[in-house]
Amino acid sequence: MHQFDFKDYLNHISLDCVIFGFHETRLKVLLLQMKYTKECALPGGFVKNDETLEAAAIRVLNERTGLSNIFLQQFYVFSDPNRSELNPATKDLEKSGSGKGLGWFSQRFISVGFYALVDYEKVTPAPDFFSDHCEWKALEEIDSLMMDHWQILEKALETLRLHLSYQPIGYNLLPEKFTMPQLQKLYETILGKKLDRRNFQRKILSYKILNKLEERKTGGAYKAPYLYEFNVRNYNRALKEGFSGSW
Amino acid sequence: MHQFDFKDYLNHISLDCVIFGFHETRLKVLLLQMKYTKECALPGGFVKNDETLEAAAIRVLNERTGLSNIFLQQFYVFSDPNRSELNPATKDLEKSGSGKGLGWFSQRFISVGFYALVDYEKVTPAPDFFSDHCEWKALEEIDSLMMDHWQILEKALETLRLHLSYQPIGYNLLPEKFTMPQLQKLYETILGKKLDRRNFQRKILSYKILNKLEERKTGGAYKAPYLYEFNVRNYNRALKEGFSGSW
DNA sequence: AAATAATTGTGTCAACAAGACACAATAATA
DNA sequence: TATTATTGTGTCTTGTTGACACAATTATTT
Repeated sequence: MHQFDFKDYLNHISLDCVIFGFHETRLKVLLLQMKYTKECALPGGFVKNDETLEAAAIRVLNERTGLSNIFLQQFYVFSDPNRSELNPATKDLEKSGSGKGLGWFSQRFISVGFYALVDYEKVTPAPDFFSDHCEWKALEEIDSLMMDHWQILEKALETLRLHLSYQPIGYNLLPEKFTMPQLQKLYETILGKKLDRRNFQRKILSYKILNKLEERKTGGAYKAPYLYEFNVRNYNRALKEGFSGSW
Repeated sequence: MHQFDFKDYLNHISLDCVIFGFHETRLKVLLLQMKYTKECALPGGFVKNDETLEAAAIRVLNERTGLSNIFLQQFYVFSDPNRSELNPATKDLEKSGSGKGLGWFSQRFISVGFYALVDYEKVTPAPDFFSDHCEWKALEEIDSLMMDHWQILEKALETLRLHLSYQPIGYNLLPEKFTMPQLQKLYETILGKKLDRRNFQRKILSYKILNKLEERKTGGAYKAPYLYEFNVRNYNRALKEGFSGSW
C-alpha cells in the first residue's frame, strides 16, 4: 500500500476479509482501526489489473498477518450502491493532507467478502496505510464497524456455521497438535452453543480426520488429555467431498 | 441493450446467470447463441452505476425470460484475469461493423455468478444484442460454452445440489400444482441419482412444506396421482431457517 | 503425604432417522 | 373385461443422534 498507484488496480472492485482466529476459547476477528476517524474496519484491499480475486485476498491476508498458505473462501458479494458512501478512507485521505487519490477512493466499490481461518498464535498483525492499529477482537467486544462491515462479518459467520455442517474445520485454526476439548470448544464457539463431550468425540472421530497421539498436554490442574493432529490426507478429502450430517 | 451506453455501467464487473428450468423430467438451462461466432453462452449483463448486483441480475433475468419475481442467488465470483480474453462479444462487434464499444467490451471483467430457478412453462426466451437465439438446453445436450461459462454452470449445479440438502427447492421451478412423482423427479434430476419413492415422500412430507390437494392429475395411463402445492408460509420459513438432513 | 478440585476417558440405552422392500388400488388402453 | 403402468401406503431393519454417570488422573492445597 506504500507505493499505491491507482492505475495498477481495477476500478469499482474491492475485497474485504473476515479473518477468524481462535484464542482462549473465543472466536476472534482481526480488525483495523482507521487513523483519523478511529473507526474499526475489516482488512480489505483492491484487485490488481492482472490478479485474480483470490490472489488479491492472499496478498491482503499476507500483509495483515504475515502468513501465507491461509485457508480462505469467498462467501458473498456486497453491492449496495451506497455502501461506499461513508468510506472513512476518504476522510483519512483528506485529513492526511495528501488529497491525492481521493477521487479514486471515493468511487463506488463492489466488494467481495472472503473469510479466512488462521492460527491465532502465528499471526503478526500489521496495520495498513489507512489504519494505525491492527488487532484481534473477540466477536463480543466489537461495538461498531465502518460502512457495511458488520453485515459482512455476520454473513461470514453465517457461512462458516453452514460450512461446519458439511466440511471439516479446524486445520489452520488450531495449532498442529491439540486436544479434543480444544477442538470441541472451537466448534462450540463457531456454532454458539454447547455440545455434549462424548457425542462430539464420537462424531468427530467417525470422520477419520484425526490422528490420536501419545498422551501429554500436561500443565492443567487435571487429568492430562490426549493430543490429536489432523490427518491431512483424509481432511483434504473430506474438504472436497464433504460430510452430510449436521451438528 | 438497444440503447447501451457504456457510461451508464460499471467497468470490470459483469454477471452471468444460470437459469434452471425443469421440463419432461430433465433439468434445463437457458442459453444464448452468439450471432456471429455461434458459440453458446449463459445470459449475462452488466451493472448500472446506481444498481445492486441483484437488481442487475433481475433485470437480465427479466429481459431473457419475461419473468419478474424470480428466485435467484449469487453463488460465486469468477475472476481469472484471462477469462475475458476470448470474449466472442468483441468478435461479434467487429463483424457487425459497429466497432463502437469494442474497447469497452474487451476490458477485463470479473463476473458474479447467479443461479435462478424458474417455471419452464412461463418463460418466453428472448435473445440479447449479441445473440440470435435464446433457448432451453438439457444439461446433457450442451456440448460447449464460450469462455468459462461451462465452469460457471458446473459451479452453479454444485451449489444447487448443496443447497438442496438444507433448504427446500421446487417453488418457482414447478407449476403451482404438481404431483409427488414430479417433485421427486426434480430432486432426482438435480442430484443426478434415483431416490426411493416411499422414503422420499416420507421425508419431504415431514418438512411440512406441502399441501395435499384432492386427487386429479388424470391423463396418464395409470392411477391418478394426488396433486400438491407448496405451503408458501412454511416454505419460506424453511428457506430462512434451513433443514439439516441430506439426501 | 494426603486430600481436594478440576477435568478427562469411556460406554450404554433410548429415541429418531434412513434405507430396503411388497402389495393392493386405479386410470387409461387394448 | 383384461392388461399395463404407475400410484398409495406401511413395516422392519439398520444406523445415527441425544441423553446421561462414573472412574481415572493431574496439579494444587492443606
